[in-house]
Amino acid sequence: MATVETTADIPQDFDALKAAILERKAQLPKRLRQVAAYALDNPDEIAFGTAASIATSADVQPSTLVRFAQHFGFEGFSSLQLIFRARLRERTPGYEDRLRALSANDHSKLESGSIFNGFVAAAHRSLDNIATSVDPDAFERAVNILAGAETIYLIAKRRSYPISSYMAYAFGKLKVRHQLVGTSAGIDDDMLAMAGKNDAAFAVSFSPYASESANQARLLASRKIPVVSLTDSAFSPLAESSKVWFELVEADHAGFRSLSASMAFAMALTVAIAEKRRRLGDGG
Amino acid sequence: MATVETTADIPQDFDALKAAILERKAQLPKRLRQVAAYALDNPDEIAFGTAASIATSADVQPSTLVRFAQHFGFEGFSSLQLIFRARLRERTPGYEDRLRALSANDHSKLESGSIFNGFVAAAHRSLDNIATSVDPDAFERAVNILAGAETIYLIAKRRSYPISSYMAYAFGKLKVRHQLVGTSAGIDDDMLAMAGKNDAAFAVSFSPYASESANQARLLASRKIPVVSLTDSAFSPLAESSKVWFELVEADHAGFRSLSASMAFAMALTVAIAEKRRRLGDGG
DNA sequence: GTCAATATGGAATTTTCATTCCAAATAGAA
DNA sequence: TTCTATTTGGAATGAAAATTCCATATTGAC
Repeated sequence: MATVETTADIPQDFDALKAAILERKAQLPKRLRQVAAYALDNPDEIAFGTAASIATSADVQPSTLVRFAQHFGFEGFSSLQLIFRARLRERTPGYEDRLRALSANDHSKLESGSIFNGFVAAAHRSLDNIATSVDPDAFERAVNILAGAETIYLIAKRRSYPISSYMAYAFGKLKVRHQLVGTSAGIDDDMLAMAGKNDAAFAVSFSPYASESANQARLLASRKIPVVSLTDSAFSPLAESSKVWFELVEADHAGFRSLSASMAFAMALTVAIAEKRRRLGDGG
Repeated sequence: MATVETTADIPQDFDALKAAILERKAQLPKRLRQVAAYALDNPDEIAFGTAASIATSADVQPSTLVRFAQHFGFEGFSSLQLIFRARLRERTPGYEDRLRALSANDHSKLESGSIFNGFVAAAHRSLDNIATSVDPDAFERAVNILAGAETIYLIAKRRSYPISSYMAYAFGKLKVRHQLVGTSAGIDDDMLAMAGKNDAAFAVSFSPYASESANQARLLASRKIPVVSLTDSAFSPLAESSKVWFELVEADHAGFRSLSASMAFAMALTVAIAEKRRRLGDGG
């Protein structure tokens, strides 16, 4: 072996190992770097798997795993694996606990930390909320409408734009024809003018409502193009133009709302649509 | 064998196993009861130990462990062990169940509904995950760096673009000067060329990494402009260019990931930055 | 391009481990 | 007590897994 590692050099816990890997990753040869990346990205797999199964999953040879372990001073793969197992045993304390552990006089840290905590808690609440408020039948109807469309028009402005833009990204990956409306105000209406009878639209709008979105939805509805919408209020101007609409209220922290629950909803809708299309056999 | 167990009788998860053990504990012979007590008291040992090591620790013979497993319908000790391992894999099991119980709706009946449930559960898991993986200290450093910047450059492509675009929206509302980089490839570099010593950048990139984002971050770092980044792997090319970086792995449902946890993180960071600025008195 | 050094794949080997088996012990019934 | 059924300990077995080894491939220096 080229490098002689003394006992002190061998990482004794996961954090030390991670640090060592990150420090030396640049100098590692190809396959070993591959293992390094896999190990840090899938620590649970390393903890539970066998050398053979991990090797397959990481697309290397079992012997490479042994070499990797030896590179970091371990006797073999098994001793390295112990580190990954120990990590699961000592359950890492949550953010809450670590926050409490901070020195009480460090006010700034506590403040940023509590903001972080607040948003995570709000997101949990939002998720609990949509689980109860979204009606499965309505969801199924929405999926049917959109899965049956030739092109799905995604309408969103401002605060809701990130949702549609993510759906657009996902639809692209899933090879579902779509058109994102809301990028630059000028060409929106031209795009919508092309929408035909076999198309459908999904509109998202949260208070304060962008009036263009409501107008565009109305326009489509008047042309018998079905609209599915996501809003934060039954009084949203979108609701009246929609065949199916969902009310989804994000919980707030200190008056600010994240889009956590909306994102989960959007992804569920997106994947459900793609799945339905695949079943219907007209995937594109 | 005295008792014939049908497939349905074999506990499929830890809770079922625990219930079965408690129910039959009284009727078990001495050594098997000993194993039962040990198993419930030291589930982690069962998960990771070998039959020999566990046997020694529980003061029985290895064969007794096999008999114990067979008593509960498993083929052998190994299959029983899988239950104990599964328990550690799913950090917080039961989100799916909780959702079902919480919800008056029965989402599980319909195909689309189960997709919906899956994404909500995955989002919950993701949130639990960031709560443990984000270090308050690093968060505070990130807030300080970005709050101190004149202009915050937001770098993101593809899957991570919705996050930055939402941050841009929120920064706009909060009157924090910022520049969203990633809209159209052409003008990106021109915008970044204007970044100066007093600015900072926040970059988001998830696997598969957009190489432009990494290059842009590298470019900024080389000009001594501090970069804070959010990635899903310590191996992200962004990490090496960053003063502070966060690793945030979104849980997946059926291979698809939503951005729920990332959104909560992004909003927390955004609001924390604005709040810090307000305190420093140079809010905009 | 040539050579040396390093890295890699894959088969061969060795070690470790779960399981099986059988003899001995124990508990329970008559 | 005596007989039987059940439980237990511990060695033997066979399967599975980690590790080693060697031939081949790749990289880097000159």
